[in-house]
Amino acid sequence: MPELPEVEAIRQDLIAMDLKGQEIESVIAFNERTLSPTEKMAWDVFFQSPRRIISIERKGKWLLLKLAGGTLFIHLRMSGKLRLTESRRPMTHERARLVIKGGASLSFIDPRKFGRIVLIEKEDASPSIGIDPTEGTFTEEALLSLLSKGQTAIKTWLLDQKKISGLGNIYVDEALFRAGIHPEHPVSRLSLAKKKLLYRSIVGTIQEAIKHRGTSLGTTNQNYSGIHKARGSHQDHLFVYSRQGKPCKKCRTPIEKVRFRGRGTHFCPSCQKPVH
DNA sequence: CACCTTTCCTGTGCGC
DNA sequence: TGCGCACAGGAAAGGT
Ligand SMILES: [Zn+2]
Repeated sequence: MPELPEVEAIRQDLIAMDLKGQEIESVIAFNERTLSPTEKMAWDVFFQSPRRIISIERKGKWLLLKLAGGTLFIHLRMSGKLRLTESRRPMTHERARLVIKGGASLSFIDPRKFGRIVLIEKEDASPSIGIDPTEGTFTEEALLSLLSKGQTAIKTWLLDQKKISGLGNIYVDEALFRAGIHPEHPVSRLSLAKKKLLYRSIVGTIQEAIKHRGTSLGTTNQNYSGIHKARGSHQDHLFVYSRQGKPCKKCRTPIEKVRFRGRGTHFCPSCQKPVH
């Protein structure tokens, strides 16, 4: 599932293939709920003439194609992928496509239909997205300040994209392991030392995962891969996620998996003691 | 406002 | 080999 590092890998792929500077002629929907607004008219009006791609950015898990006069906010959710195609025929599970001037298209492949492509013409209508941990403004002080208002379990808090953006289930479990914090630990009861360690754990986890071009679990193509189908390698560096029953890489205790607020939650019961 | 639950979706993998 | 079902989970929407 694409989280911050996977979306960053896709962004780098798009930049490497010189998408920036090219023009989008139209956007076609194959699944009516994938595009927002859902009305075809709004898209046809916006793309009455081609729109040049000014920049390719990312905030949290959102991929941003900044166009002249508006921005496409692309969210891959669980099963979304982008593929470059020359064919006119829709691909399997293709939910939408961006038609690029010159004949190529960027296909939005999304079996589970949770992904979205959102057209925003006015900047103040942009989705509200919390601070991204790769931004320079994400400092230790910034995290401490945000955490000071937290009243819920740390895992729940970290998954809230309006607080910090980009961490999903994999990287939250990984960051909490590195910090030695139990996922259900209340934010309000974290020591200052643990909060500072959490800061370094979040930044370290994300930096390493970006370096590895994300996590590609499983062997089927249902899982994450970049625009050229290349898989990431961070799955070989996971401490807890999907490692239930296997020995902790720090202390050899078997990793546990529980269900917490509807999420599979992986942790080492010895390195991440619950609050007593 | 802060937090919690439900809902949306379909391919995969398991038990029988 | 096939059937039924739990599971995967991000975020919007609605409730407390
Ligand atoms: Zn351990």
